[in-house]
Amino acid sequence: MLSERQLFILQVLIDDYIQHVEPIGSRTLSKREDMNFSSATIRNELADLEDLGFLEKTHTSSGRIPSEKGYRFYVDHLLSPAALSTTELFSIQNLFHEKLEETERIFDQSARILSELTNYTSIILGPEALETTLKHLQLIPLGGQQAVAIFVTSTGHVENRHVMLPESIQPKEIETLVNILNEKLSGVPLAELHRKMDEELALVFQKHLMDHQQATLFLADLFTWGRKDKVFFGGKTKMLYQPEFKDVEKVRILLDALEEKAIVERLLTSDRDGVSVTIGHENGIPAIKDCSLIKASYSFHDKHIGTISLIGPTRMEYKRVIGLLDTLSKQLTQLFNERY
Amino acid sequence: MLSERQLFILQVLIDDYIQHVEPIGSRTLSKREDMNFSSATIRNELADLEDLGFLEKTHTSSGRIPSEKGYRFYVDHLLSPAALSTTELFSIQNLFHEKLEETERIFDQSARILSELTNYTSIILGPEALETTLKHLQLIPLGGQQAVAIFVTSTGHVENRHVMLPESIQPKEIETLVNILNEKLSGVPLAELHRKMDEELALVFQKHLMDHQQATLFLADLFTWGRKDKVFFGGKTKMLYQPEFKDVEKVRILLDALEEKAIVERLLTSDRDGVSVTIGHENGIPAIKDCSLIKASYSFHDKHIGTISLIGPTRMEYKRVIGLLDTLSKQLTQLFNERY
DNA sequence: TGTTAGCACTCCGAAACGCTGAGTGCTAAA
DNA sequence: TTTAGCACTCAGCGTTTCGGAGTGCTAACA
Repeated sequence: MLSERQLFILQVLIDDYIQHVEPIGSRTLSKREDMNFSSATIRNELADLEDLGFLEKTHTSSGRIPSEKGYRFYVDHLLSPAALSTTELFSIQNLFHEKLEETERIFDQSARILSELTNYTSIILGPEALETTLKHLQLIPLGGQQAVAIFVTSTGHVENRHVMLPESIQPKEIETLVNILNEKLSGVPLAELHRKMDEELALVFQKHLMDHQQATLFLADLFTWGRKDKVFFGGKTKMLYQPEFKDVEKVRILLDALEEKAIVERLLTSDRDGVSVTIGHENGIPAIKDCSLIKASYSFHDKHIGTISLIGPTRMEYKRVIGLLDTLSKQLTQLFNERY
Repeated sequence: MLSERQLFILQVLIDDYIQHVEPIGSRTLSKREDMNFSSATIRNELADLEDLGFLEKTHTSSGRIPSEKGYRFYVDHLLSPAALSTTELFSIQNLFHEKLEETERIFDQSARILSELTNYTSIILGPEALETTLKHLQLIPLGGQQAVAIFVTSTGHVENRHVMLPESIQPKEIETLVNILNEKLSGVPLAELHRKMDEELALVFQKHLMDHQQATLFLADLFTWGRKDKVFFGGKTKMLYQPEFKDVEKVRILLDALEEKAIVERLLTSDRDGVSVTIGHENGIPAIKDCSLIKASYSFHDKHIGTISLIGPTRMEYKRVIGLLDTLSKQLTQLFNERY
């Protein structure tokens, strides 16, 4: 049977390891505020816990890490599941209310197929990201800090989203806020809401709102919505199989860059006909300097409305890939013009 | 202006580099059948091509690799796009015919949200993979090698799929084939079609068909359909952000394992209530030995019909994650029981 | 009897070193 | 113009060295 102290040490050690992912020694533990024993004492306890199989050393003179048995014990006895945060709850509930449109499905699938066939990562820019603008915005308080944001778009689409208001904001201020937003942001493409916010509205808010910092944070969150769903990726993990990405760091940098809507738009926006190839530095974005990008746009009524693309190392299999993009983009064009 | 020989060398070098991703020296090139010059001559040409900016060295005494300018030239002048293969064409055309059902959408989204909230990879086993069985199969030749395969499932669902017949097969044989398949496979769960094929039918075909090898290959392809879409992943790349996966090789092994339907089913099938945790070796699958798996099942009429799960390093944030899975699985259960 | 201080010992990991082999540039001969 | 020969370069790999973090053990202390 484990003593109180052993339980405590085990718990602290596992918690710590889960966070920092590094072996923990007796000295580190003894330095904690709530640890009133010397490192030597702790050392003894650690040795005991190791004998019991709850801890391991990575080598003779390293600190301890939890063993599988340790985790097992932790999960079974030391754990009180954390309650869900309100954001988490909201996300889950929203799941079932969102609708995915037929066109979105096609892009999603296209992205998958494209990367499946080529073994490169594919990026597709859906049409709305370029076209649809915000028409009207409303914010309906639900009591407490909760509220619903309602977005009406130029296409008549209505979307709503649960949000958390910043603590410090006054009802009066919410009104001001929404007014400013509507005035400044109606007509702005959804995709640009976020940027616009950052660049142009920060100053305005400083004038009109008490706690503009909190408000800015809140709005940044609010407009992550604009980013939603109009960019479709396929095969993000394909890059791992390219030898030039054997360094995880590189993959991360690239993936992080692709998460940035601004970068993706800059990369993919194109008004050229047919397939175009961008090699290495030509794209002008440092994080993607050793990648090539091959893209083709699809059109509606002879106007380019979106782009499909593949991204891979500069030494791409250009041969295979170009034909594929060409075909797919033509199919998409055809689809749009038949359907609408 | 580049000489014929220079063009040739450039082309060969880039093609080679695209394939093997290693600097290429004069000697390697001179060894090719179609290269009738000594390494010294080639060395001179390479030096010239480098002066012109088409090639680079990674260090003073390395072989050459293409520069960005080299790729540019290659793409613009040396490239004849390869024609699409028939498979590729089919995949693209099928894109627009497949329907994604509402439930599938929910799982797909759930997987995304789950991994977004936790920063771990999520795996969701949709209900059909476990439940639905094959009722009837038909194969309709379209002329040439093309055909449509029609699957009728126990739930009355009908799906069709373009396939390519093996070259050597006779019309008569197709009939035999379909008969055997229907006899042996009706009542078999969709997810097991593939396995069943491999294990039990290979012998039968050897007896009845001329070219059973080709036929087996063809069927393997045909039944990749059974695997389709019933497993949903979210955040496959999240693992890259965990320090224990800083070695790309590890990530690959894990991801490859998760592509194996058999493994995923073995991992996720569970008849326990509530959230269960599997730590490290407990799961019994070598490729996943340093991962923990947290799963919860959802039910329909008090019967478990599917599983949602998260996979991450053994030092997972169990605390946060358990509550989440619990909530989401309950929501799914509720959804199913309300809806059907 | 439980706790603590001190000390010799262990071993990882980073930095420094040396060697090998593939590949180059240059020169001179064919 | 092409080729052979030779001295030179340097990445990559294995080896060595060394400091530091952490241990186990012993002996003194409360």
